[in-house]
Amino acid sequence: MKLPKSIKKLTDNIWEIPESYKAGMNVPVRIYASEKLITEMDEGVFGQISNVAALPGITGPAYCMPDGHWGYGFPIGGVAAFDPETGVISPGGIGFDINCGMRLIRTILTVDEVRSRIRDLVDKLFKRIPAGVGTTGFVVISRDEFREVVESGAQWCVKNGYGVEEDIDLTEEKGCVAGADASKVSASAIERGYRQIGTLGSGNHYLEIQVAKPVNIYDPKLAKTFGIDIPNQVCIMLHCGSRGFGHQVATDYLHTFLSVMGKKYDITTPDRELACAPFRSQEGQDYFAAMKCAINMSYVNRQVILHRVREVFSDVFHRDPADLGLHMIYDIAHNTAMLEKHIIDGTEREVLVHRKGATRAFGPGSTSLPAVYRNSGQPVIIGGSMETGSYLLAGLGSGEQTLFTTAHGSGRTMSRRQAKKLHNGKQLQHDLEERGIYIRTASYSALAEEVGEAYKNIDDVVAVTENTGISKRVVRFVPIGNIKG
DNA sequence: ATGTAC
Repeated sequence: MKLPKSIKKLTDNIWEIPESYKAGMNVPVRIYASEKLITEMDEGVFGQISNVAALPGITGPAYCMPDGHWGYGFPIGGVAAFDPETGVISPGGIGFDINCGMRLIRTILTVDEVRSRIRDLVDKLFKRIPAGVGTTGFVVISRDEFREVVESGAQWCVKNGYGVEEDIDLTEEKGCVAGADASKVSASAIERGYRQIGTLGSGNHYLEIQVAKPVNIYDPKLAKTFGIDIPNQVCIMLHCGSRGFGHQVATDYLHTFLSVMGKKYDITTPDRELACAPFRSQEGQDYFAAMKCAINMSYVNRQVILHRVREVFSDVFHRDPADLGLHMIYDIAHNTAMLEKHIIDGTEREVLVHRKGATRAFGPGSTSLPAVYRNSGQPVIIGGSMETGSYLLAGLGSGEQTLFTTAHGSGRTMSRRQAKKLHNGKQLQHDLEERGIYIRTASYSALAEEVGEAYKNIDDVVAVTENTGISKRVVRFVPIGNIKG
C-alpha cells in the first residue's frame, strides 16, 4: 500500500525505516521484500514493526520477513532480539499460537503409487487426525500427566510408543526446550490442553500430501541430504501448533503483563498489544517458563500426528511404516522466543530472539543442527497455500544478517472475510479436485478463507530469502491431497 | 490462532 516516505531502499530486497520515522524508536527497521511484496504489504505492518523498534532493550534492527502482514502487536513475519538484562519479553512477539510450526515427512512412494489411492488415504487421515475448532484427540491422559508431557516434550512420545529416537533427533531443540515449568501454567490452560494432543486445529492449519517433481529440485545435493532423491517422491507436510493450550498461556500472560507493565515496571509501549515485561522480572521469567511448556506441547502434538500418519499409510498401503520410508525430514517452529547467541555490534552475546511467523534458519556448521545436517545447513519448511505449493529451504551462513531467520509461509494478502465473500468452500473443493488436489475439511467456510488467491505468491517470498542470502531453495512441493481444519 | 468477546 502506502510506503512510509522516509523508507530507504538499501538493496532490491532490503528496505530500511530509520529511527526518525516515529518517536521512541530505539533502532531502525529492516524489511526484507521485493518492490512488489512491499507494496502488497498492508500499511499496518510498517507502523507495527516500527512500534517493535521502540520496545526497551532491543539490540538491533527490528526485522520483517517478506511474508509479513498485520498481526496482534507485532506483525506476522516480525523478528526482534532483546538484551536479557535490559530488554523485555512480549507475548505479541511470539503469537497466540505458541510454537505454531511445520513438520515435513518423506516417503519412498512416488506420485503414481499414491495418486491411485489418494481418496482413501486422505479420507482415512481426515478420520484419524481430528481437525477443526475445539476438537480433542485420542491420547487419554490425566491433567497431571499432561503437566509432565509439557515439561518433557517429544521424549514422552517415544516412551509412550508415539515415535522413535530418530524423530526426536530430527526435531528442532530435540522436541524439548529446557526450563519448561508447568507450575507457571494456569489451571485453565491445562484444562484446555490436556485432551488436545494429536489434533490439527483450524484456520491455516493443515496436513498435506505433496510431490517433489524433478523439475522442482533446485539443489539436488542438499535435497539428497534431506532425503529427497526419488523422482516424483511423495512427502507429507503438516502445519499446526499448541492449540487452545498455547492460546490460553498467551492470553493469561498478556493480562498479567498489562497489569504490571506501567504500574510496576514503568514501561510504556506505543500499542497496548505490545504488552511486555522485563525479561528478568518474575512475571517475565514465569511467562518464559510457561511459554516453553506450550513450545513442548506443540512438538508433542506434531509428533503424535506423525504417529497417526504412519498408521494410516501402513493401513492404506498394507506395508510396515518402515517399508514405506516414513522418515522425518525436520520439524521447525515459527512462533517462539528463544535465548540464542548472536553477533551483536561485533561481539557474541546472548539475546532473546522473538520470531513471530518467522523461521529460524541456522547455517552450515551450527552445533544446534542434527549431525546428518551439520554440514548442509538447517532444513527450513515453508508452507504455501494449498493451491500454489510449498518449499524446503536450507539455512546459510549469511543468514547471520537476520539473526539466522527467514520467512515462514506465504502470508495473507486478503482478509478472511474478503476471501469468504469471494469464494465458496464447496465449490473450491470441487475445483481443486478437478486440478488433482483432493481435500477434506472440517469447515467449508474455513476452507474458503484459505483460497490460494488470499495469499502472496510463495515463489516471490522464497526468491527474496534467496536473493538476500537468508536461506536457499532446495525443493518445491506441489499438493495432491490435503486435510484442513 | 482460539471452547473465534470481558
